[in-house]
Amino acid sequence: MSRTLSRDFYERPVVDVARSLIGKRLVRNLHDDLLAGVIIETEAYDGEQDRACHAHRGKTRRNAVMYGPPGCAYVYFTYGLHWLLNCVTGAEDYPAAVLIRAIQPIHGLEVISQNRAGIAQELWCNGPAKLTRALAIDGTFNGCDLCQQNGILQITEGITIPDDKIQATPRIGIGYAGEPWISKPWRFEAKMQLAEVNALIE
DNA sequence: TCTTCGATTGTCT
DNA sequence: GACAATCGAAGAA
Repeated sequence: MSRTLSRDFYERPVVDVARSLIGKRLVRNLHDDLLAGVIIETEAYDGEQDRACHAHRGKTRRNAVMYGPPGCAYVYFTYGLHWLLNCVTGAEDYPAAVLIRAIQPIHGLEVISQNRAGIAQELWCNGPAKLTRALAIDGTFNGCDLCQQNGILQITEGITIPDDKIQATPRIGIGYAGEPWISKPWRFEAKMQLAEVNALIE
């Protein structure tokens, strides 16, 4: 298996981390099964001044993990039924995180298909709450360390996606935040056909 | 304690 | 394209 990303990777400005997470592998150790996918879409949320960030009103019990060390998972519950996965970035005590919005499943497809029963394969993990369902990630992962080799959840080196294939656009679903936050191009997406992504995966 | 609403998804029209 | 589902966090009272 490829190398687990070190804490240094996450201890950088959140927008840089969000961009460089594209192409990395999200790996989930589930009992005897290994589930994995290549990250193809992320969003950055940057500190208390960012009105779209959960930390914009200061530290609360919900967002406390964002104030912790980088390289940890921030998992929260929303809309009464969805879990969303983020990774904490930047220095400790600075609340910033990257939302993982979509992955391309590459390993453990049988288990993933069970978790996403009755749904077409291309729709298994193409949304932030879809991939948590597919990889069986819930609130018990909040605060877990993503830098642990063989941990239950980690992010490892993946494939190299050419710069010109990574598109930056405004973030989704944050209309309440107002400008300039709505227009910040802090959503990153690999603009490639899935076949091209698959071709890069050994 | 009460009210509002969300970093979404799936279904129905 | 519109909207219900569903519940806990956060803010107001």
